[in-house]
Amino acid sequence: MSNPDAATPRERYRAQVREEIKKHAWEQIAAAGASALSLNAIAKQIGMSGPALYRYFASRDELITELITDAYRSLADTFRARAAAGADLGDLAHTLRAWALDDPQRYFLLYGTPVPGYRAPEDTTRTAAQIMAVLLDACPDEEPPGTPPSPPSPLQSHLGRHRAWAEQHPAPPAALHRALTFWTRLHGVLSLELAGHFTGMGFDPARLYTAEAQTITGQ
Amino acid sequence: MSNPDAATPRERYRAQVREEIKKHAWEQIAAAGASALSLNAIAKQIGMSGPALYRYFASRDELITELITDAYRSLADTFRARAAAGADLGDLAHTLRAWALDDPQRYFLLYGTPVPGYRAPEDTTRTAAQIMAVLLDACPDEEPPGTPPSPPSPLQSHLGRHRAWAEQHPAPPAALHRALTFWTRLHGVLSLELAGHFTGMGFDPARLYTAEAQTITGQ
DNA sequence: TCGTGTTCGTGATACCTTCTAACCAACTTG
DNA sequence: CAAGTTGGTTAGAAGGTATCACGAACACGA
Repeated sequence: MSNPDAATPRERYRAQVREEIKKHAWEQIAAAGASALSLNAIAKQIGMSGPALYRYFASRDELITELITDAYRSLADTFRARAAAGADLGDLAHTLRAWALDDPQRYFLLYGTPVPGYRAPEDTTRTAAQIMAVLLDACPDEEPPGTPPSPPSPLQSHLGRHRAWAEQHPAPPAALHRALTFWTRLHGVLSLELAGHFTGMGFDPARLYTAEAQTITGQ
Repeated sequence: MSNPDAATPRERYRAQVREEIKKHAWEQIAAAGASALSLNAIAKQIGMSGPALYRYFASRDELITELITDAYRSLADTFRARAAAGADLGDLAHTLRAWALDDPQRYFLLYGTPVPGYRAPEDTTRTAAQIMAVLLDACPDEEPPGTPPSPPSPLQSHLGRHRAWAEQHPAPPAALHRALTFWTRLHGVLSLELAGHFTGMGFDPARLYTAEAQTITGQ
């Protein structure tokens, strides 16, 4: 995030303009998706003419990259805030859906079709890891009641041996499995819903979502 | 699909050129995604100059729409072929992953971030319904052994009452639920894997995928 | 076989886009 | 106050979609 109260007034002005550019960029993205983002149109809306924007963002890709990192931070912050308020996995599932429905194109910017040439900077991967850490923190230590005490599945022992993504976290293999499943199952329902694949099918996607969430939280 | 052996040689030639256009379009899409598809570049590759392509496709959107319907048909055909060969849900899960890995951008064209203004033609929604019908056919009549005979969940009774998408199919609510879960859970793992969200995490996405598939087939 | 009309391909053009280059004004700083 | 940095402009290159007008090739009925 650009520091709004920086030392020199020059930097303050610069941060302010950058923030206004990003504001209009988000409006365009929310309206027509990231692929329809036009630097020219943003410049016109602000009142500048075309190439002036390149004083603030080196390229269209750099602007989009910054929007992506901001979106990641937004999701991580809301997750952390909810977790700090004592949210469990079920609450976080609801939080995720609300965050996605609040701006579907922002969700697609993070978890939708990747831009072929795009390479995620180290910053965003670290934020993504923080999101997973919040999930791992929220995973209960014991299995849900009603689950027979079973030996770790082949997948869980695999996850226990290949846990580069949770190196900093002491979560047991079952928690790794549960956090991954939380992510993939909810993303499965959510992305298909946001993409409109359920429209016309008749049922309520929210019910399917909560049902999937319950398979993770253990009813 | 354009009919290659049509009546007049004029139509044969036309169908042939359309097919060649689509061939190069798929190459571009596989290389850099649908957003990077350029009619100009295709024309140059074929040896025609620019606007000539508009004799065969009214717009870039129309070309992409036809590619989407072709991709849907390809997936439906491979599903039907495997189902006719006696495939069960687990086999279909493996079929889906192979089809997606064969051309990730083709998968994203169907199930990735939607183009905001795009409206799916009736043709593709019907093909999508056929895919679901194959899944419903493959759903076993009885629950997997080990599942206690339970009353239908709230979601299942909801699906039983709102089944516009399976109007033609006599599947019970449990099968509707299972087919939807098949779709959403596998798409969840697959789309995140194809988008590269698992790279650097250390584990093998194929194991997570098969584990999720087993939660649907009942081990 | 000879018009005749449809179809196909072309170049020119309009209007977008991202992005670079050159130039000028304003501000910051020594 | 002089000098250097920064922000903004216009012009232009390169590439994209898409339309138009025109000429050539083809198909077909008389």
